[in-house]
Amino acid sequence: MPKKDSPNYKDTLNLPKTDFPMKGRMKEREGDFQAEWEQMGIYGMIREARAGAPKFILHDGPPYPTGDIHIGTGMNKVLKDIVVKYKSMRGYDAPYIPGWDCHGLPIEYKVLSELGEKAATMSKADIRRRCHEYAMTYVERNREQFKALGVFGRWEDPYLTLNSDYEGAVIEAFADIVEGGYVVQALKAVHWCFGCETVLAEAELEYSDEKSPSIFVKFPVEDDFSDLAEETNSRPTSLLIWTTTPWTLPANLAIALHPDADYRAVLYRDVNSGSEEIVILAEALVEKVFAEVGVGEFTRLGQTIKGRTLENRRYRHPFIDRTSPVIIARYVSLTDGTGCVHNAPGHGHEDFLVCREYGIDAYCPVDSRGRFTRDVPKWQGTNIFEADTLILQELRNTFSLLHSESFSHSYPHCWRCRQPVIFRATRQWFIIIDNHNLRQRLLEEIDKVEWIPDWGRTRITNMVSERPDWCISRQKSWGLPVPAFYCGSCGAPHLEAHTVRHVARIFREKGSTSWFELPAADFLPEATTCRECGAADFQKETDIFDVWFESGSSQRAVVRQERELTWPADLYLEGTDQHRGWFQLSLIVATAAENAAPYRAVLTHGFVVDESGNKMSKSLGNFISVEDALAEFGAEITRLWVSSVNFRDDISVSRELIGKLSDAYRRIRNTFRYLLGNLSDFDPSCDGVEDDQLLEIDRWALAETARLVEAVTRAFEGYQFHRVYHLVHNFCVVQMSSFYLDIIKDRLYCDPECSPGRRSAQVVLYRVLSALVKLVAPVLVHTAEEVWREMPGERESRSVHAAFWPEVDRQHMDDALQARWERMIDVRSEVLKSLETLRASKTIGGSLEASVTLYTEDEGLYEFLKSFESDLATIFIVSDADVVLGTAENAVQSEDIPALYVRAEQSDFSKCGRCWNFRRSVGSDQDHPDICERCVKAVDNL
RNA sequence: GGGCUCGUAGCUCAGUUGGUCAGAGCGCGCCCCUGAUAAGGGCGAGGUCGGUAGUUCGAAUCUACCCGGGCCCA
Repeated sequence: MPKKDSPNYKDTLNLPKTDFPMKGRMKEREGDFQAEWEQMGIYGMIREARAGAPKFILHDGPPYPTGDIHIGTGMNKVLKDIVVKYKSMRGYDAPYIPGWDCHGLPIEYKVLSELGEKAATMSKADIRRRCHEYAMTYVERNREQFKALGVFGRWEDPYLTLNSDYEGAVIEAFADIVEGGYVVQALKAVHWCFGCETVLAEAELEYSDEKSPSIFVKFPVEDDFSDLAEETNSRPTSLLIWTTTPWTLPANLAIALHPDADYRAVLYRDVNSGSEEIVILAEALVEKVFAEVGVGEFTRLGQTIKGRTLENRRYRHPFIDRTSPVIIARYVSLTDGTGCVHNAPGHGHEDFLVCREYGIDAYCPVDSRGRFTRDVPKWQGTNIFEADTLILQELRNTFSLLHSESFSHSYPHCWRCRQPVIFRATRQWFIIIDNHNLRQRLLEEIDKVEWIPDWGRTRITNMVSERPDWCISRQKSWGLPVPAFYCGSCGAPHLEAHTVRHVARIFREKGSTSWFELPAADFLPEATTCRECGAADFQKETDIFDVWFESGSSQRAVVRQERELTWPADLYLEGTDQHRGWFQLSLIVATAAENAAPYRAVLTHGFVVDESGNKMSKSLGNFISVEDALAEFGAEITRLWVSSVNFRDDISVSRELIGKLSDAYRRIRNTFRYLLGNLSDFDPSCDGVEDDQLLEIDRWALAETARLVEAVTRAFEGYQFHRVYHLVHNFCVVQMSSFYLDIIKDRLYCDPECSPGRRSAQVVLYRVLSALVKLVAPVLVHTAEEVWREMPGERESRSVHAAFWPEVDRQHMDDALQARWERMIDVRSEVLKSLETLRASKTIGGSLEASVTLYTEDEGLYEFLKSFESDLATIFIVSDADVVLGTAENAVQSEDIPALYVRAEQSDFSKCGRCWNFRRSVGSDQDHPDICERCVKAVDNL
């Protein structure tokens, strides 16, 4: 505070001045920026600015249009946007066409639940129209939220898998695959949801714990087993099986044994029948099984015999009048159960495969709604899971049940209706992965792709190596019809590439709903006849495609079909679950149809989990939606959060964690504000200073900035955005705020406005600002734009997002200079410690009240310190700093630099009323008795 | 149960091929400034690098096993 009767010198200083508000209130103002962008057509403007430049194609994986967008989906979109904005600034023409996966069970399920009973009275076409409406409603909502995150793209014309041109392209891809000979219709045991009445793909299953009955059941032998033990001729003898699915027992058509395992007949007293009986099981499991079923006394009989010896001997079903064979299978486990495996080929994948080798049918007495058919008259119409108890009772009645208990295990459930799914043998369309060496070619393509992180390659390689054939058909309404036909007279399926292409043309014109409205003849080329019987009358297939086939065809329907894109895409960027999903299925479609992978590189991120690292779900109450994040934090903070985490691992999120980023945001924002404030009177076009006129510390700041640009660029190139965040934040805090900006205050504020020293600092500030605003632009999209508008001088483009990425300023990179200043900073840190001691003893408050003397007997150090000469006081922000070769008794030895002794004391001089330095010269000027010599000159020049 | 993967201070992250590697920023505590002021500056406390056992002269860094989390599958 100036003394009462002294002039107020504050007005003679060049203090920061700016309209750039300290508080961003970005949450409220983001909308305004976005509205302006919309008005100027920012996306088109950027594209225009890069017209003719090399392309960078990031192909968007289509999310489902549903209600609340998971914060993870938001994160994914922001990551893509950061990439696209960065690549655009780097000079690429980087189009971004967002898309939505509009068909599929999730939507149909919701629509059907909303319709309730009414659905049964509606036609497929009508249900599809409702689904279409539903999808579009959410596309609309999702679009607004993605845009609100500050994501640029072709939002007004996204790709939708329900568009007829998209549909046509999918069918054309399918035609190629049919032509390639990969598509086959086959009876197979598939995952079946009887709630949704459809087959489900692996990707549509969710595993969770389920309680099932665990039962040991006796199947009486029919043939002679006396080579095991003679007693089998005289006593009731059974094969003992273990199962957790009693409802599959009516479909039992075989019992599988391991060829090399030893089997044994064991005598025990059955508590139910009260008689002595014999069961046959694997020798290795005898003790374990009898312990489990609670029978303490038992006797091993006869001798053990290898499983393969028992092949084809017959046994009787315990409650159905039929006999079936013992078969041999390598998959039989000797860790669980009895070593005798109940086989229901219609209800198990492995069962199905092994039974097929024995010519045993995939018998499936369960209908699409999970009820027993007339083949099981006793329980016809009963739901299979409800029938479990009835079957158990039947087993007890026939004395066939040795033991039962409840058993908890992981079991697959439908991802939509959450009900447990079953295996059911049905006729389905498959893409056969091993036809024409497809699997091998997939693996070769995988090898050519860059996977980031690189373990993605291992992951998808393992998956593709072992994946089963792809079941592409579904028995639902909301999807793309499988364009196959059946002969009206002989029933033979008709699927040929040229008829498929014919259908594609019609879909492009009329959309796929036409399939459900028009007769088969309208979709077939003239004169099509059945290849089997020559008839010309056909029926349409009622199955639709697995939605994954549609999204897997996006590389054809979008990357190939959109004129502004080029095939293959440069980058796919999705969560790591897509190694099984979109990455893999796109690869299969593209490789089967076009013989190449659809992407050059695949970048994956982890999953968003809660603070304690646990899965995020609505039921756990730790769920955060994009809407939540936008409402609570706004896009800018949310984006900064996205950029701050290493997304290759799982990402913890909570409101608290996102909230913490607002501190960092404010820090970065204030750094910008300070830079702008000190450039209010600066015109870069005429206030420049020659490089060789710059002060040393200013050159140091430029060197640091050059290093920053280099490091940030490297981080962006490696998609390591969290490094960008840390680099920028650290730069603002460490290099700028606490060091450089603090030190140059005196020069900026107190030196005459146009003095070389002040301009030197401003040149640096301007260059720092120009670089920094671009470095943060891909992340802090709104703030960067706000800064851009406030910057002095001409701008290279109307929006920062259309500007070019800063070049690394090699000219100012100077390792020697940086090393020299790094050493100086260490010295400074020691000085600051000494000042802290003075402060603690109330000798000084502000550091300018102090005077510092550095002592050393180390000549090297002395020369080093001496080389900074008069700058030392400025660097330490004290009023006086001297260097002495020697020691002094009241100097304190530095801990970190033992050769250094520091003496800090209160200055002997008076405080200058203008620059606040303590100077001998204060009082020497008559006109300005309160200020120092330097300030007198400055004031007089005004 | 299998494949892939993660586990460094309260938080977010650095830690090249094993040898000043136990770091940074934030947050926190205390202090200063009041000419970046719902700002700015300084000092300080904080971790047996998930655990255990090995390899090694020496491991956060290599190996094995275990614990906990995630994705995908069975």
